[in-house]
Amino acid sequence: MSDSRLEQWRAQGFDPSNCPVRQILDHVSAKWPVLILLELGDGPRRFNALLRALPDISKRMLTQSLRDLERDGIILREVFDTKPPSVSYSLTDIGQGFLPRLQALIEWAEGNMPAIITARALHDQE
Amino acid sequence: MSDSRLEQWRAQGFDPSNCPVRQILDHVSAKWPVLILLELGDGPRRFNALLRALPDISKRMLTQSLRDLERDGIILREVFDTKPPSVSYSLTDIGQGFLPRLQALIEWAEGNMPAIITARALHDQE
DNA sequence: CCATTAAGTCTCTAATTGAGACCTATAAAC
DNA sequence: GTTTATAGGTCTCAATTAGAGACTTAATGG
Repeated sequence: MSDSRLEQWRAQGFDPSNCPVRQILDHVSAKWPVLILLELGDGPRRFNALLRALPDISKRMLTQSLRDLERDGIILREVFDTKPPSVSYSLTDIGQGFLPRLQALIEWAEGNMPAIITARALHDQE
Repeated sequence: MSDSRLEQWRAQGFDPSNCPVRQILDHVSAKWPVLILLELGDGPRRFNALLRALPDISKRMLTQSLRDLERDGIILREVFDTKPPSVSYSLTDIGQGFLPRLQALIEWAEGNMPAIITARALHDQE
């Protein structure tokens, strides 16, 4: 009755290490997608604006992360017929719904940072 | 006043793509750590029990993920002097506090799975 | 004695990431 | 009128990371 989620999944014939939930979390909780979604949480951004906001990302990874998020319907890609053409990325409703959960995770990490840094120091000194 | 978190971090001289929060999330939201933490959410487990619960993980990655989580004080590693010695892993208080946030993320992914699968289908057919 | 179990380590290969050159078209700068 | 910049990418190659699986040590079961 209070089986772990992992056990429930297995009972349903799911491979927990390669299930739909995992695929979604992979696209949404990885390094660059997290930063992209946080930036888009503040409003639509164009490709090069994202590049400038995330100074360490390569164009390659930015393109790939945006494609994944777009395919999952988490962000929207719009091309405007300016010269040269510009492309705008924004959160969809699905993406908007994800942000609060992400913020909760970040707040947990911020709140526990002192404890974690202490844990690391104790661990490393031995 | 309602600057994005990214902008706040930058204003404080933080590199958002390599900050303490990111390091913590990396250890906690990656593929194997997520599955390990879910399994430990159900109670302490020994090394080989985790291996069996996560059939696709290699010993190498299990060891590495456990070491990272232990160093951050998210799980506890205890060695018992049996023959052969056995090692038990369990959640610390920090780890316990993380689980509800992780569950919220998983519930979001489960709840939005139909919409995401639809989005993918629409996207791919074009 | 041969096999198995525990909790790993080690090596080698495969997959993923990152750095950065290159592309196309237009328009402003010199 | 020729170089220079901008937009939004793609492409290639090198470096990093992950995965598969053989090997270890000591003890116990058959």
